[in-house]
Amino acid sequence: MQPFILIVEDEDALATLLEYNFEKEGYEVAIAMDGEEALVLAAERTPDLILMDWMLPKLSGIEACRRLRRRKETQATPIIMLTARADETDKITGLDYGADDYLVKPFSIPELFARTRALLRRAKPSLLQDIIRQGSIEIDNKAFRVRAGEKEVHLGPTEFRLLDHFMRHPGRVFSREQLLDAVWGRDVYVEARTVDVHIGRLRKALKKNVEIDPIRTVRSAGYAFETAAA
Amino acid sequence: MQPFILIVEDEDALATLLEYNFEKEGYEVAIAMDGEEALVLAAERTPDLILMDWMLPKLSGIEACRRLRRRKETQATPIIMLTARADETDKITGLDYGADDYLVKPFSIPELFARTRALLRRAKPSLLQDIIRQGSIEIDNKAFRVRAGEKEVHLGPTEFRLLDHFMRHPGRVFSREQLLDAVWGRDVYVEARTVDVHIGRLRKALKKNVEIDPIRTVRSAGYAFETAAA
DNA sequence: ATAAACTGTCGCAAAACTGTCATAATTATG
DNA sequence: CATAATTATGACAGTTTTGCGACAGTTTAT
Repeated sequence: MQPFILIVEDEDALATLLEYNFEKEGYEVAIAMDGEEALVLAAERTPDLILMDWMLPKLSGIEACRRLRRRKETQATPIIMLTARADETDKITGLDYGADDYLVKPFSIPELFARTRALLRRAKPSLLQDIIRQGSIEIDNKAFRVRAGEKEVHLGPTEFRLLDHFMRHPGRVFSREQLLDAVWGRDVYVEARTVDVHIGRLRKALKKNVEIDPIRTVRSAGYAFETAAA
Repeated sequence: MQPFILIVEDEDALATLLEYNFEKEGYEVAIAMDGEEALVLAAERTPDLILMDWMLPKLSGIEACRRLRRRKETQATPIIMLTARADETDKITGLDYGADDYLVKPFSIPELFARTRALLRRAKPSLLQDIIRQGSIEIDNKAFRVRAGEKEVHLGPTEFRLLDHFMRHPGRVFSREQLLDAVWGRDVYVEARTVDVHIGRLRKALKKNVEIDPIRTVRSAGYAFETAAA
């Protein structure tokens, strides 16, 4: 899955520029125009990283930052602050508002990427990892390949994304609805039972190579991916 | 194989920026935060080129440079010095500390790349080789020739650039849009499906000599170049 | 100027993939 | 053990995506 970044920026031009660049780089992006909206969006879906302007209408970046830190979900979420003037940086570096890094405008996009990657690497290495291994199964996001045991497994796009999602969150149980959200995407109307079918297809494709079924059915709850540790 | 670059820089922001850019350019990168660490890392794996800050904690860049020159493995390794102020350059150019080139901060990334390439071309031309081989296919950028198996293959300019791009990033899947960006060039308005046609032409041209099709179609994602490693 | 080579688009056919349903199989529960 | 609930799976029709021949407009070579 692609890293999900929340951009909090009231200046329209900059917000659009950032959105464009991050999407091009393969991130998923949401934009909030002020601090309040940021809190709402962050609550809807926990971002993997937050990019926040220091000066914001309604709720300043500092305050938004504080509140995000109070919530359990966003307690450890990396936050990069954007400040307009260099003399503000003292305040950020000096007082700890909970930001993990900051950039002074104007900044270069590559540098922003570099910092973003650095923070994500620290906080969520799996998001940047292209190859994930669990037991005898290996999924490569860069090359879009899956290996199980020795041979290569061919998966359709949906099964691929499904397996990818599972392998990034091993052990965790997902309801059909959660899987639809994560794998099919939000706002897609698809029958919940359809998940069963794709789980079945994924199992069948994997079974050709590996004897053990890595997907555990959790009755009346959903499915989970388990490494051999049964 | 990709050139391996050792970056010795104590300023975090700059180190990250450099790492990001070099990795993106296809280099392998290691980072040392001070002179001592640099010596250790260079001993572990001999770099193809070293990028070193002039001012460093523990062991200055000059001293680190000297010691590297004393070792057999790194005796001829190109070193680029980074200096903060212009007036330091006299010392570097005047006295010979063994650096091969230097750059005054702030410098532009493209210029750094240019110098890097220049030094690598001199020291290790094979790393910048214009001839790339993958399996039974060989592409020569300098001479604009392609061989597959025994015979030579004639490709149109677009197919040539396409194959070149693929062979520089074997295994990786590129979307049609990415290919348009990389092969046709940015801001060129061309239908995405046109990529299919050229992929087809490239395949046909290669098929005349090699039975195996090195280009893999990844449904709903794009195409990738694969060596015979099935 | 003419021929040859190359490009980008279209459109149709083939292939791959999807979602849904009906039915079988499995698992809880009293 | 019978019944209800839940999940597995084969079949299938509909959709999406890709392969590729055809073609007209451009560029390049002679």
